[in-house]
Amino acid sequence: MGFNPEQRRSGCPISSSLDLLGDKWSLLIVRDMVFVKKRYFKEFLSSDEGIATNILTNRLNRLEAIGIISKQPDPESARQIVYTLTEKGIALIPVLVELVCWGTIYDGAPYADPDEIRRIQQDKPRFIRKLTKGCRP
Amino acid sequence: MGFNPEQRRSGCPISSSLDLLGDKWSLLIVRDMVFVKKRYFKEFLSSDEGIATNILTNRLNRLEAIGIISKQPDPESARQIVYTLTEKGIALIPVLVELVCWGTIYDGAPYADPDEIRRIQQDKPRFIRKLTKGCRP
DNA sequence: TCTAATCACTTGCTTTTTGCAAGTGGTTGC
DNA sequence: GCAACCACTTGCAAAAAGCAAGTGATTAGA
Repeated sequence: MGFNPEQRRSGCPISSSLDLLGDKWSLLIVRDMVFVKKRYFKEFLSSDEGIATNILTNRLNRLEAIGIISKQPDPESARQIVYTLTEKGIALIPVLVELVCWGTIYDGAPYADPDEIRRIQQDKPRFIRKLTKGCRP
Repeated sequence: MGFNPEQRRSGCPISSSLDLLGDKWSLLIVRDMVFVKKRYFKEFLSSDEGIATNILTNRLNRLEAIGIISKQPDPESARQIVYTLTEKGIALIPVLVELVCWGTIYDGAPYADPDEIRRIQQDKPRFIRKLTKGCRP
């Protein structure tokens, strides 16, 4: 499908992580699954950032290939496919939380309240546990 | 210089962060500054991943434009330029630490020891404080 | 002082990735 | 039975990345 998840630029764990997630879209899909509970192709399409259908298809396949999400036919509707996070995907929640904090406090992103972020920072592990629970069946 | 740091795809802090850092190179430069104390152009060039000179120039300018690093002539040698992290850049350490943990445990990156990572996870704030101190004068 | 090496970039060119619009084939509600 | 909906595909243009070679300023050594 045009991507090889085995290729690493180096053995550094940060570099390896960025080989998989270092683009503008992959983590947004994980974000939508964690914070907005999105599970369907068209739900991801409807996010504010406006991902194109070909890029979304590519990223969903890629994320599945590297074991971050899983892809199953919806038992309730034959024309839909359900995407869910694997444990490897759920384990990205701490990364997302740190990006939320940094983006809000140091980059002035408008959709989150700096005061609430500072409250989250008082007990990050609790916040992460809460989000993690919400991602499991 | 060909990039506009003001453009946001949305107000979401994760999306805003990825607008600035969502590529395969920017965070590697920050990593080199935090973990390997690199400060010069040629030091960044020598990293295992092999960044090209034009991309490195572009990313250094970009990181400076968005306030993550600062760029000064080296007082000791007129032909060198010293790059240092700003507070906004130092604040990315928690993001890097989470990427190290995820990359090592869930993606099997070879250069870090999973047991040591699990020890770091016992007291992440302490590890982050230690790294942060090492980045300040 | 001349020269060669080193520094941080630039430039030119090719390849890859992204973005956008339109189209496809299977499924379903009416 | 047919129009709408679903998850993609395809084609093409634009942007970004990758590579090799070159640039001008600085400097250490003969």
